[in-house]
Amino acid sequence: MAKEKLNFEDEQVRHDFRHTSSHILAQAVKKLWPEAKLAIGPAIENGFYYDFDLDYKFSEADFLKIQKEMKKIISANNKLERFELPRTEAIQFMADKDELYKVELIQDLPEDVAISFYKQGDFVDLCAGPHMESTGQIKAIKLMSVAGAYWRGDEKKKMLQRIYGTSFPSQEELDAYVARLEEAKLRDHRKIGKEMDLFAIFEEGPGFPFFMPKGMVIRNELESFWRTEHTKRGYDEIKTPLILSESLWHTSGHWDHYQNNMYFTKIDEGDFAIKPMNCPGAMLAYKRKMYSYRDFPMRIGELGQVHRHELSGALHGLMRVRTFTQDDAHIFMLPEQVKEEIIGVIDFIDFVYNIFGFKYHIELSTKPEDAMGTDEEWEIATSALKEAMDAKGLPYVVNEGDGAFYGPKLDFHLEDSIGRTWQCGTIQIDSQMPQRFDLTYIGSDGEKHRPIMIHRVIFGSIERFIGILIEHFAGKFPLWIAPVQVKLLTVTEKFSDYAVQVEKQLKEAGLRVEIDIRNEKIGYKLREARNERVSYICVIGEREAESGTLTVRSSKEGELGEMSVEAFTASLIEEIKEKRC
RNA sequence: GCUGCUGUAACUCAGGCGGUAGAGUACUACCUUGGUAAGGUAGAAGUCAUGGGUUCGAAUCCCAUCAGUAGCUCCA
Repeated sequence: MAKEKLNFEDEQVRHDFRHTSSHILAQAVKKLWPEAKLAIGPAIENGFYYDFDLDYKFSEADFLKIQKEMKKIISANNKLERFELPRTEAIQFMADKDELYKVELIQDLPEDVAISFYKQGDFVDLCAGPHMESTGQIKAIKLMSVAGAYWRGDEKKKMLQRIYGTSFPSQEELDAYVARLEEAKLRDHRKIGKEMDLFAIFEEGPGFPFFMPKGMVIRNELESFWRTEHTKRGYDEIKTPLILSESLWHTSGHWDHYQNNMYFTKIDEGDFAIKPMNCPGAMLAYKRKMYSYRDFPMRIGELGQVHRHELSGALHGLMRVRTFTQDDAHIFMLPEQVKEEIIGVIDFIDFVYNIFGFKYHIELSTKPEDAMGTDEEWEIATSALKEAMDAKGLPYVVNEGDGAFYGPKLDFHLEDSIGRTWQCGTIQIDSQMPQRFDLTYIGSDGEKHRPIMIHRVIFGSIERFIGILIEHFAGKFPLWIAPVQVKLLTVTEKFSDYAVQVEKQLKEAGLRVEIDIRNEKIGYKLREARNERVSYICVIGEREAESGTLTVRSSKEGELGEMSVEAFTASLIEEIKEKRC
């Protein structure tokens, strides 16, 4: 039989390949630790894993041993043979092997499904398949890490040990993948954030990031951009307090649905809470006066700092923190305005993400178990989101039961350096807060009516968005948000006067400039400036001082040669204005 | 929060099956005036995360706590 080359680009092929790899891992582990109980072992995005229940704790030191065993299985080149058993026999078969997790899995399979097994050598696993033809097709395999994972993803169930691995049709492809991972680690926003001195998180404040001067530049640029774009789109801005009476949170429903994530405090004898969301404050702001239907749609923005008690193990640099600023807005409207408003926000988010060249995907999250409101209210809100998406013709995935407790949402997800996605933008229809706070407006009929409210963010959280920006650009930011846009380096101290004069000129043009006139060699200063990821490095020596020029090097394009200070300034101002990436 | 791993100078890390610490970078001083990724010499700098325990003696072994980290769970 002629050997066909694997088309590893094909998702199904990749899936089968990794799935078979996971069976090889399971077989190897059973060989070395026969008492290990098998749970599940699927293929995932960049590899596979298998969950085991075993008293012995795996460590990465065991990987060599396991991999050796896996290579033996691969060399044996066993065929993967499929067979089916009737339900009772299937259960008995696994019960005889003392594989209780498998028994549970079979019991939960629907009645009408064939129960299939795959056999390779002396190893048999419950599996729907499909698989590769034989173990020998897996040419390169590597175990990556070991971690705990709950049985069936339920934190109330037992924690198993999960071994992650990856595999490829050739060693070269595996090596390239590992190299890419190493490369991606260099873009980690926690590493770059420290190197560029953008932000810091101290032991005294787990999950509470400090922004340093250079990080504040990025933050302030984003906020100023945010304000400009919101003003253009008819938004007003408010600011509501961080601490409000506990009674407010009873009214809003947060007391019943969000208490575990909130921080509380006392003022005099009164009980207060630190806001985890901005909506209740915005409700109070709305209620301060009467509105006419003519006031709608009314768009009220707020850069609101919230505090949420996230589990310690969930914290992650700027991506997952315990205090963050939401670039929030609440839009109050009439029923007939809903679709247009949602589309307006979708377009707004798309506009902002495109400026940075971000790829994103959208998820629609529906009613969760712990929800307020009736099924009918949820249905209306959910279909409004769907309609808007369909009108735009945008693809989305449905995330059943993942909505906020007060309404369904469209989430916009961005990718980090290693391909994990983070929810950033979100559009949520909230039919609960307007009811609970008894919001009204006077309609054309002169009667009171309930407004519809959507709650939305564009960046999501400024902190998380900055984290994504850092990883996306690996610290080489678009000029308009770059903390240091220009750094002037003198060849010797003789040219300090000229450098200071250029610095003044550039500053007057509104550029963020640093100057390095230290008594150091140019190579040394240059290396330092490059490590700082300065956008433009200008060398100043005899040539430049005499002709009134700069020799420019761009962090993205390399050497640009010599140019006049005026031409350099003009080109930078243009680049900033266009928000070029 | 759960499971595993980690915590040594400002940073990156070495050391460690017990005898109170080391490198490079950064910092300070001096020498060097050098054209596109590290010039030289010297100096200062650490309650080895914190609290207990074992021991004549703990950075090293044990326990707890705190923090970080990879996943899980949960979420912007």
